[in-house]
Amino acid sequence: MTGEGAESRKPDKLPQRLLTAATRLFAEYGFEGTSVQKIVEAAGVTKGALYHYFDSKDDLLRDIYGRVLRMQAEQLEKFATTQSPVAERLRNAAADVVLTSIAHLDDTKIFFRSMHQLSADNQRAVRAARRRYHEGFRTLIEEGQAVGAFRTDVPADLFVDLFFGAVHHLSIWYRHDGTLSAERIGSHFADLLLTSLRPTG
Amino acid sequence: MTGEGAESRKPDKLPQRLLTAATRLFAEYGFEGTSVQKIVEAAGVTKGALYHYFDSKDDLLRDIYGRVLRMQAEQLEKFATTQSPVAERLRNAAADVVLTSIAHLDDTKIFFRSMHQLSADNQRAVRAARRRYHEGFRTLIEEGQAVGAFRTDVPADLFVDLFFGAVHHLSIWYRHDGTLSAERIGSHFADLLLTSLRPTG
Amino acid sequence: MTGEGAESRKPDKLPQRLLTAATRLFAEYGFEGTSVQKIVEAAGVTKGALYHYFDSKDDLLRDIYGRVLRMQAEQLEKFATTQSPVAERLRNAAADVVLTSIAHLDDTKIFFRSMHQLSADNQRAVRAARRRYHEGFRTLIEEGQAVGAFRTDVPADLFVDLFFGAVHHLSIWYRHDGTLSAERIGSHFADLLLTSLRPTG
Amino acid sequence: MTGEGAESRKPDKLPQRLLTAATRLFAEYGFEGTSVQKIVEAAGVTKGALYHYFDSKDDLLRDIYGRVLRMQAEQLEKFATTQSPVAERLRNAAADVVLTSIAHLDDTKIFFRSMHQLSADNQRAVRAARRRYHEGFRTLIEEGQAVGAFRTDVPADLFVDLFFGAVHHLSIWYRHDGTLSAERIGSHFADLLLTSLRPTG
DNA sequence: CATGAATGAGGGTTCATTCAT
DNA sequence: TATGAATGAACCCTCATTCAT
Repeated sequence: MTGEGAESRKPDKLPQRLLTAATRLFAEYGFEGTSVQKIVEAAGVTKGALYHYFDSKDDLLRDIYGRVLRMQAEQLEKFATTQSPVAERLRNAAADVVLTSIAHLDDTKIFFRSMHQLSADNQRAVRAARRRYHEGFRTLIEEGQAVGAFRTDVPADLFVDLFFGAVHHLSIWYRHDGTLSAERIGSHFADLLLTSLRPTG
Repeated sequence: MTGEGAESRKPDKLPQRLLTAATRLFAEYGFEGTSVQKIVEAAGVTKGALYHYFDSKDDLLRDIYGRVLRMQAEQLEKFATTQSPVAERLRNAAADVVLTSIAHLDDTKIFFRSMHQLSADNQRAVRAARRRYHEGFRTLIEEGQAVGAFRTDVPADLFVDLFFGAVHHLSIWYRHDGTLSAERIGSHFADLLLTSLRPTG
Repeated sequence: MTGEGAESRKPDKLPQRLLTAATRLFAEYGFEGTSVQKIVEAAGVTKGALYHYFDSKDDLLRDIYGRVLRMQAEQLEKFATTQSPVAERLRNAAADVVLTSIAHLDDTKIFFRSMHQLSADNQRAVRAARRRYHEGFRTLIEEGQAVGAFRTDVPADLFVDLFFGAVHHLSIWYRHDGTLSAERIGSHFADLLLTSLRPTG
Repeated sequence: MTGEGAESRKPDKLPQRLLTAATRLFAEYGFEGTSVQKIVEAAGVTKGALYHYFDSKDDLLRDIYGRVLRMQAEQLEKFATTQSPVAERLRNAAADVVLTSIAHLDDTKIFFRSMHQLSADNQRAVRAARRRYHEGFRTLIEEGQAVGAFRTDVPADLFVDLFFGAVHHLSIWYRHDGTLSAERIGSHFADLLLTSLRPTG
């Protein structure tokens, strides 16, 4: 419909444009540091237009979280359910998490920084989804522990927290103009995770 | 340090009490989510008193960052400059980072979540101090790589980012009433860091 | 009343449906407390439809007032112009006012509560019509005073104000599920009016 | 009350000034028709000053209702508890209600027109206070009925509703520059009430 | 006839900060 | 040293109304 060719002005429908603008601004200035006025200016409309599509500023954030959670679940599904050995599945999934997190760095930033701005209900929902997501990884690790591929003297949970801590942290230090490509970081992180999982002695 | 007169009446001097209250509230509700009114109420004084000691709300945050950075530097100094082998020094320093971060969980929370609320100048200063702190760890790792104690096929920076990402993340998932003690987590994290640093066959 | 074509599809024509919805909502939430959005939702259409038939939200209110005033005038005409003695005519008219006001309680509520929302012009017009209406009653009373049926030591106006004050107040305290029927209240109120009009010894 | 002499600027403390301004504006334009901006302009301050003393716009209204209810209760107490015969006590109380309602015509206007703007809780409280107040009058009437001074074929409640309806209505038609003095109206209304209460044949 | 996206003005409220005391 | 009244700017949100379709 848009054809991304010559006609430039309205590449997206307004709700999408508003979400895009909000995502960028929330990532840069934080949720509370971003006024609705700034968002609508970035989208080139007035406040009324935003409130025509979204119930509130919180609603925007909710939608962003929903989008991220959906994407995370889809990606995990894709990598965790192949037929490869568990170590390989985990490595691929982990590398992909890094890649995807860097590809959507603004989402990643928002995800970890703005959770507490959600309503109590939405926070619960997001936490639950997040937990399921983490459990997807933990299950892989426990599977590897069960078959003797991974060490068992460290709780699987700790590996998950360690790894996702590192992923989260990407949104703080990663620069798109840096020297390390997303692929290399993903590869290294996945490698370090697998290394640290190797059975002891 | 101030010592002027007989320090007596209150359990803490007022500036200290205000900083303590602010720290707790910033950690719980975020910087923007905490009003000056709430801080002075928590400290049992009125706004005028706060503005007598601090130039602005930002000034409070700056002081909190200053306190944290000072403590981090001191702790690192303590563990990095012993005579032990580099692996042991790194392990001890890493474990201590975890312990200290958990002991001052509110500080840790604020540190990573509120950086962007600082003025540009203060942000630069904090980032510089943080970089020096990280470089202290990187130097240890590079020292280990130089003497063949650590693998060299992964940039030292990545280990640092991975580890501090995990430490940062602690402030999100760690619960004081959880099943894992701070010591065990510190030990495990340090162990995993060292394991992943082991030279590859 | 309009008759243009075959009136069929909807139980009521749209303008009528909108007025009905507006009346109910204005009575329940007040004019300012009722958004145009709520009205069109209640009528099952969209805003464009309302603005096709009505110039503005105020226009709706004007129409409601017009409808009420027309009805009041008609009812008064009906009861005041019979051939009965003046006391009986007044009693009947008064009882009917109560009955009609209760039958259209929403109208009554709106009538007294929302006058000041009308434009200055419309307010003037409504007040004038209202004055004519009251004068109809006052004329009856003065007629009774002239023929010696009613006391003359109290200005006729005061009886009118007293009585219509009571009628107005109905919209505040009357409950359709209460113990007193509209008929009994009308009968009592008319009775009390007549009693208080009885010539003093 | 203000002294309207030389010293003009600040005859009252700010909270009182704000309440006075709000009362006048609410009476003239209604609660919803009066913006906070208008109130503070009338009081010669800024919004922040208002919110320093009042929690919300509703809080202003609550205070106004509180003031009115307190005054009503005091006045009733004063007139209902004397040693005179019940008819005289009722007459005096009724005449005073009219006088007081006219003296505080803005309060009277607001009282009846803005009840539904209060929070559910406050509404309940106001209604309860109002009911107690009405019951004070009803009790007088029932006392008169019990001793044979008043007719019994009409429920006491109806007299109360009739009378207070008329009082309420005062706020709609009474003009301070009109021909009837408040005293005469009070006297007449009280007289009509007593007349209509006289035992039948 | 009717839709619904979008406007623009204004609503109530919060809050960091100042300043006379 | 500390108070608390008051400011002023910004905030999120609502809503009557318009207009291209």
